[in-house]
Amino acid sequence: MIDDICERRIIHEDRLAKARTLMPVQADIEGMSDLFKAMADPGRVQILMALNVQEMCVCDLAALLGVSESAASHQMRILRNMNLVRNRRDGQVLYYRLVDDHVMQLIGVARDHVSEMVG
Amino acid sequence: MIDDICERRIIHEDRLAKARTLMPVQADIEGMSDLFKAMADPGRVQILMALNVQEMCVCDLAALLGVSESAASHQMRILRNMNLVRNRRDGQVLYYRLVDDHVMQLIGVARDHVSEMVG
DNA sequence: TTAATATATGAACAGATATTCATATAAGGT
DNA sequence: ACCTTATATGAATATCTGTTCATATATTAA
Repeated sequence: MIDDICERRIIHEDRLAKARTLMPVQADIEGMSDLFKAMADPGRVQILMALNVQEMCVCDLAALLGVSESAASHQMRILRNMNLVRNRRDGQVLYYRLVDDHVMQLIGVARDHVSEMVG
Repeated sequence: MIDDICERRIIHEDRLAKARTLMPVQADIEGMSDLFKAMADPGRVQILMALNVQEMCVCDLAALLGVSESAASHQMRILRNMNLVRNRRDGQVLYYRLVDDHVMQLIGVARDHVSEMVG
């Protein structure tokens, strides 16, 4: 007999069921993790914090991070794709800004968490 | 002459200076991005949301995600290392729970952001 | 003490991610 | 028109991440 499939052991079926009913759909879960992924890089966190102060162009941001403008532009695309930033054009220059307050809320909570962990 | 170093072009030095003075130290920036990194996976988001409802063991969590217990255990280590979860032992079983409310604050904001992007 | 259960962990491999380099586009100046 | 500046983008490569598999540890039961 090869075809008896190994059933997964479940210790607490009640808890599993409860967790499942309260879980959002897979698309939302992935949207959320994609959002965190967009912020899961020190350079991008720095960019977002800088943009919270004032709008900035790719060139400035590249200088701030000490990376090439191409690299900075790639980062901005990730942030744009996740709807964290938008830009406006003024002549040749694209000024980036935060889309809304969610980003800073996330950064605020993250900052609290990190500072509490230090002590 | 090979050693003339290409100076980086800076369009707005004032903005750059302002962004720099308000920027936290590198260690904090990395702590924050590490925190987001810990949440930058659909499985781990699911785990955290499940743990918000009730404490659960690795075995339950593996079943919830549909992955091996080894994989789930690896995920739990990442969450533990980032101080997002803790466990208590009851016999052979390790029950995991959220450390504090930061995690759910982050997930709440992320959820808002994602749902607003859909419309 | 031997066996079984629950979880942890290290190594290895596959897939994802970030940077670099080359090139493309878009606007402004000459 | 032509050149320059600012940014975007595709391909390639190096690095990082997640899973699997094998093994180790911890607790309980026999």
